[in-house]
Amino acid sequence: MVRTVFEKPDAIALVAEVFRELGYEGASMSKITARTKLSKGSLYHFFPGGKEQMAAEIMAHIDAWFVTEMFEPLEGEKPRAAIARMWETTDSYFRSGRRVCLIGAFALDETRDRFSAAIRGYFHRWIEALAGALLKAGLSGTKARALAEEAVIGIQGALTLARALGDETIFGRSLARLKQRLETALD
Amino acid sequence: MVRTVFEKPDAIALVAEVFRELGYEGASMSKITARTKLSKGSLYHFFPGGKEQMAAEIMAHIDAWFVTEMFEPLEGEKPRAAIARMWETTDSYFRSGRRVCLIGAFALDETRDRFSAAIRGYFHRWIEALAGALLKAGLSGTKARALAEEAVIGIQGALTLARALGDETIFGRSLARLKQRLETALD
DNA sequence: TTTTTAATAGACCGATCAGTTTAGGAGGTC
DNA sequence: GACCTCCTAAACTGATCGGTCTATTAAAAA
Repeated sequence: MVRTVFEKPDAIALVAEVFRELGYEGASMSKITARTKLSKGSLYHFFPGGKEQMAAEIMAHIDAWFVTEMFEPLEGEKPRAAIARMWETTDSYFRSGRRVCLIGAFALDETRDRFSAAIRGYFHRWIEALAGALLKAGLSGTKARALAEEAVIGIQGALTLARALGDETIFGRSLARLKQRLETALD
Repeated sequence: MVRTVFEKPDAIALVAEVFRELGYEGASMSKITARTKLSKGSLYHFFPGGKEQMAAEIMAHIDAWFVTEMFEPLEGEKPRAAIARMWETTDSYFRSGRRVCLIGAFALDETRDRFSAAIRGYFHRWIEALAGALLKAGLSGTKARALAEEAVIGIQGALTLARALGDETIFGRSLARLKQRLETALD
């Protein structure tokens, strides 16, 4: 019998993409097994708490990635460099608009109520970290916060529109515009 | 036997709210009957094509409403008045950020693939109508289009963030900012 | 009053749902 | 080789899924 052995981090990454594409409710266990090639037994072995545990761990994993790759740099001692890098990280992570934000998608239906703290925490920290970097880079508190909020809103909106219209260039244009907006404000 | 009689438009409106709150996949027929008080028999009487027909008719209904209340005025002879009214209409329709955009939510998972033309059509027309109004109000074609796209992206992003953070004021702030942005560009 | 029409109720159907369970496979340790 | 551990496979379970269908109700039409 030929079989592939997965480790849990592999499982997390694979299942994450299924949730991202199908949403929480649309991602039945059958669809998850079919798309990941992990069996039901394996999935429950790694995630004894079931589907909800999968989603929670995936979100924690995504959050941790953002903390390392984006939030902590923004909270660090080189705000301008971190802000510049944020755009690259954002473009890369969302595959230039071809990949939706799983946490944002979970926010839109009642899935939000299962994971409200995680969802809120992720977006709150993103805005706070960016606002903090803008503040350190020289903007007033009010201006920093408004721009941070505008940037994260623009990113989420661009992901939705890019997907709705089947046009990835929308995401690229929006990132460039938002980046320019922040740079102009910092000059 | 006491029973309530609904007409189809009532059914459309009620079912729409279930889809809006639960998404397409999360809105099982049982949940729809429980939340609308329409029986399964009634639902299939009005929508013999089943769940997919419901969603399609709901989307068509929403689109028709936007055409009447927003897109056609934007396409009409008083662009500035129509743009000003668009903000009020948007705030009102989305209940100041308390109500998600059903069509936007459907765009984020594979529900999009069932209704791609309707989803694309709705956002495309919104952007085109707004860009046309901005053009007629005096902006260059390039500027008009970029601002229209920015506005619709900002609205969708603000809806997502307001819901994710459980903070409706985000939506109000974003509308005010976008409105100001367009007015500044028109001066 | 009787008939027709539109809407409602809810039992029923086969398929699928999330989760449970048992058996087995493969590598590592002793 | 025997035992242990981790992972995999897939049958099974009761509940729920979307859809079908029959009977009923109430209002409108004849």
